[in-house]
Amino acid sequence: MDNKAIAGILYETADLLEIDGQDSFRIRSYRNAAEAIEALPQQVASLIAEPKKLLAVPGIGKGMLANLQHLFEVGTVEVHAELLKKYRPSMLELLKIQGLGPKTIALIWSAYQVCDLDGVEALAREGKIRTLPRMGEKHEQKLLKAIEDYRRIGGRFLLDTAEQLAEKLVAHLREAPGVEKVTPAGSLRRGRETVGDLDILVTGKACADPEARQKMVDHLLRFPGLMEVIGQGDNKISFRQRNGIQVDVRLLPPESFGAAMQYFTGSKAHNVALRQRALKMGYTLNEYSLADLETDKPVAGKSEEEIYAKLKLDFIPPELRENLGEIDAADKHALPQLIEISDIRGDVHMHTVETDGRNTIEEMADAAQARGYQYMAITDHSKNLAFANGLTDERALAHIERIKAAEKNINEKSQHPIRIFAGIEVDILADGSLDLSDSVLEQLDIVIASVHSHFNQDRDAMTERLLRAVANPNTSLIGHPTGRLLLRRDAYAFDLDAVLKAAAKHKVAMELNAYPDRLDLSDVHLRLARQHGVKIVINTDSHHTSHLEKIRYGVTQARRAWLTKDDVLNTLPPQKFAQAMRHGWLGEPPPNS
DNA sequence: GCCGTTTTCGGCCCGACTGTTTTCAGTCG
Repeated sequence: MDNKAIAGILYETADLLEIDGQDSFRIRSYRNAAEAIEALPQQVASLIAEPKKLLAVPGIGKGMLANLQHLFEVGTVEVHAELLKKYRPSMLELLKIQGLGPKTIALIWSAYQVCDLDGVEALAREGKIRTLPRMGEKHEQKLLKAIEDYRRIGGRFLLDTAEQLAEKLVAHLREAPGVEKVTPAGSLRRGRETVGDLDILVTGKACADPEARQKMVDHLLRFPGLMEVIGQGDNKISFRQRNGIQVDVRLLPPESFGAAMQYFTGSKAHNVALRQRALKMGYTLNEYSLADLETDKPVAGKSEEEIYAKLKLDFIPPELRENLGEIDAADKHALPQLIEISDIRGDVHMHTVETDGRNTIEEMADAAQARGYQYMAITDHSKNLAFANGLTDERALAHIERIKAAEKNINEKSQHPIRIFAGIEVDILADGSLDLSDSVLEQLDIVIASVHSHFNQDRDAMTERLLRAVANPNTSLIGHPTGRLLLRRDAYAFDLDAVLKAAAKHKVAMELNAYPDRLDLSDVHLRLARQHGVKIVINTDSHHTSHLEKIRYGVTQARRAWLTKDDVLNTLPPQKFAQAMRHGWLGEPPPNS
């Protein structure tokens, strides 16, 4: 049982406790423990024999440890199992319906013993919800609408989808009269791999007087793609876009803009911890200001910087605000110097028309030069990927020559020479061998080994397969190591810890595939890789020149994992990078070569 | 259920919006 599965059970337990009407602090502790386990680089399974290490994790105490031990001995968490006897698992799905919370679900259950989506929908259609206490016709209509929305949309969106919408909306709002500052907040600003909804903050004259405000709101509501307004108050307008994303626009006085940015950027856990610190220091923190606890007088609020400074903390970049030690580090001036997009000197995973890419070597090189890269690599597929027209040994050799010729041509004409490495994305076959001959692989500058088939192997077989690929002396890095596709396909089952150990030993790097539906390795896995001393290469896996810019999503995930420039190999100058790809990242040839 | 510069009990972050209420409960973020 992996950490994600364990966290899932604890989240469910919290939801069920809530429906059961139990103490809210007990409920929160289950959620806190779930969050802590989700973010834990080590597997709980591997720590279960060492209770002290588990107890050292903030959010896990004696009770939670007992729960975990019971889970590994018996296979269940006791409270969870008991609550599931009392209630029904389908209630958990009902919680995902907008506006339907634990109290209402419990109310419907006690009145009708109904607790599934279809049943609740039927009750609403029959007009039986409005007869319940505190319910009414409007509640009933909203409920029907929310069920319909849920069935149609399902929830979260890829980071790039959310970001593109946010950019358009920010530009649109900037055109409104009386608007001075507009910025996205929320999980988008923290760079989470998927985003549930958008939080956009606005300040300026338009937020102060009612007439200006109305004009601004009128302008906002003309935003293209806006489908329906969900709620509208003095400080907040919520609406839904046609693609299903919910947007909350908040109107703020300028003196509160920083406090609001801090507050609405979150995460919730970071904010809770920050507020506790504020209280200890004699302040109270909310979305309007940091204020003196006694006098209620604001001491900071215009900018985030002044709030963190007043709390005697170094500024914490949004990507780190997950309450995973960043407050402590900021207190001790020990925050890492996070990698920046400008540190990236080359992108070394891209495809061309030779296999399943859309552009030529020359076009990809042009695009890479336009980004100011010092190097790049062409890494087309190998023959196992037949539908992508993957390369055979012979074609791969010819392709190497073409890449070298293209490099020469381009650099003769160009004022900004670019090193074009000849690479390959070679399939890791089911048995762990690579899809091309050693004699061909040896001639390449970069060998990315990736799994593209037999995703359903059992865990041991998949682990062996990857270990064998890592041990292959030609392998430079493992491409999209877990194989997940966000919102579509889970990672294949394997022992990442063992693979990382082997990668550290063989000095094989791991890819951080920056393509927004992969982001593989994830932030949590990147932290684990770093602990193992494994180096990372951030790549786009571009199949078109327009994909190269997606590198920034990878950099964002790297930042979320606390990575610095030194953890990422494609921040190195070309020569050192090339050595790292052929001989491991110390740049020294292995003793036997 | 967790946690400790208020340490083994007694706290635990805070405000906006909505609908059905006339003073507030539920939900959300």
